[in-house]
Amino acid sequence: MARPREFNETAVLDAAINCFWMHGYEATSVRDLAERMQMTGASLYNAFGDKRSLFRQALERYVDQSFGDRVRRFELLPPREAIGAFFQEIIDRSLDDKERKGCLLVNCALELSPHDTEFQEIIGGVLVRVETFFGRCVTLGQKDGSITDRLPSVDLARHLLGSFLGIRVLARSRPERALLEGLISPTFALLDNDIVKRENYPE
Amino acid sequence: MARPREFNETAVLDAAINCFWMHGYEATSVRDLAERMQMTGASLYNAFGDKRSLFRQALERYVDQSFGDRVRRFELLPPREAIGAFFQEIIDRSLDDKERKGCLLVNCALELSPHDTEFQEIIGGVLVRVETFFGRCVTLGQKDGSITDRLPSVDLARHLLGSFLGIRVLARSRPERALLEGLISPTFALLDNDIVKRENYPE
DNA sequence: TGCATTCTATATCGAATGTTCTAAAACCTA
DNA sequence: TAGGTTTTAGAACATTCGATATAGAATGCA
Repeated sequence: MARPREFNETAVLDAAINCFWMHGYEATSVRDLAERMQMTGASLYNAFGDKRSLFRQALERYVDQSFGDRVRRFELLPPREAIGAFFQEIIDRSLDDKERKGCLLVNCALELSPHDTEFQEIIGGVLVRVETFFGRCVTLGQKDGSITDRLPSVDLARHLLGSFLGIRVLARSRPERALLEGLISPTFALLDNDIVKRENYPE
Repeated sequence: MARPREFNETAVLDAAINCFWMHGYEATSVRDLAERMQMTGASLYNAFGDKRSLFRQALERYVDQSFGDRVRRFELLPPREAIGAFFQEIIDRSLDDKERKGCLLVNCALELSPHDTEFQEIIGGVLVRVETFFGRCVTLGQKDGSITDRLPSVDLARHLLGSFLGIRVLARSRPERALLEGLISPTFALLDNDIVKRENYPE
C-alpha cells in the first residue's frame, strides 16, 4: 500500500543498542545513532519516535536478548549448575568484552535519573526477574540437596543478585579474571556448604 | 596584591559534587553548576579550569570525604566489627538517601568511558584501596579468630568489594532494607563461620 | 497509468552546549 | 592615591543538541 522500509528493523535496533551500550544515553547523540544505524534522522524519528523512545525499545530488546535468553537456557539445567553457568557466562562475557561496555542494563541503572519513573520501573522489574530466577534455582537446589539449606533461600537469592551486580561494576574498571572469580568463589563455597578447611584449622 | 575571591572554595566544590552526584557528568551543564555554586561561568572557569577538570576535583574531594573518612574511622575498630560497621553504614546511607543519588564513585565508574584513561585510573585506584581495606580487616580477623580462615583472605576481600558494589547498585533501583540486609547476611554468616542450621537439617 | 500512502533526503529550526571575550570592580602594595 | 593584579559580571562565541518541515522518491491498489 506504500513505500516499504529500506532497513531491517531489528538490525538497526541492534546498532542503536551498541551506541547506547558504548557511550551511555546522554553521551549518545541522535546524529551518532543515525550514522551507525545507517539511516537519516528523519527516518529514525519516523520509525522509532524520539531519542528516549528509541532508547526504551533498544533496552527492551537488549534485556530480552541477553538476560531473557540466558534464563531460558539455564533454567533447564539442574539448579546448582544453572547458577554456576550463569556466573561463568557473566565473567567470560565481561572478560571477552574488549570495549568494556559492561551490561547495558546495569549501566543505565546508574546513569538514568532515579526520578525517571518509567525507566526505573523497567530496570527494577528486570532486577526482580533476576532475583526470582536465582530464588527458583536456590529453592530447587535446597530440595534436591545440591544447595545448602542452612540459610534462607530468599537471602541467598538476594546475595546472588548482589554478586551479579558487583561483578558487572567491577569488571568495568578492573576486568581481571582472578579478581572476578575470587569474588564469586566464597559464594560458591557457601552454596555448596563446602567451606575449605585449612590444615591448621582447629576442628 | 589583587582582588580576593568572593566564594568559599570547598563550599562551592561541595555544591559541584552535589550537581554531578545528582545528575551524572554528562547531564550536568556548566550553567547548572554555576547556578548551584552561586558564581558566574567565567569565575568557575577561572577557578577550576574546564568542566572536566572541575569534575576531577569534585570527585577527588568526594572520595576523600566519603571513603577516606570511613576508612580512617573504621580501621581503629576490631577487624570483624570494622567490616560490619562499614556495611551497616553503606546500607543506612543508601536508605537515608532520599534523592537516591547512590555513590558518586560507583555512578561514574559506569558512566565514564572505559577508554578515558585518566578517570579510569582514579576509579580503579579507589577500588583497589577498598579491596585493600577489606583485605587488611580479613587478615587481621583471621589472626585473632574473629573471621573464618577456611577461605583465603584475598578471596574474601574481593567478595566484600563485590558485595559493596552490588549494594550500591541495587539500592539505586530498589532501596529496601530487607533486600540489602538479606543480600549481605550470607556474607556475614560466611565470615563468622556461623552457618545457621535449620531445624530439619541432617547433621 | 494515476492515486494514496509511506518512506527517504536535505535543510533547517530554536534552544542548549562548553567556552571565551570585554570591561568593570575590588583588592594589595607602593 | 596610583599602579598592578585578580576576580567578577554579562554578553557573546561557534558548535552541537534534539527535533521538524518540506519536498521528492518508491511502492501497492485502483
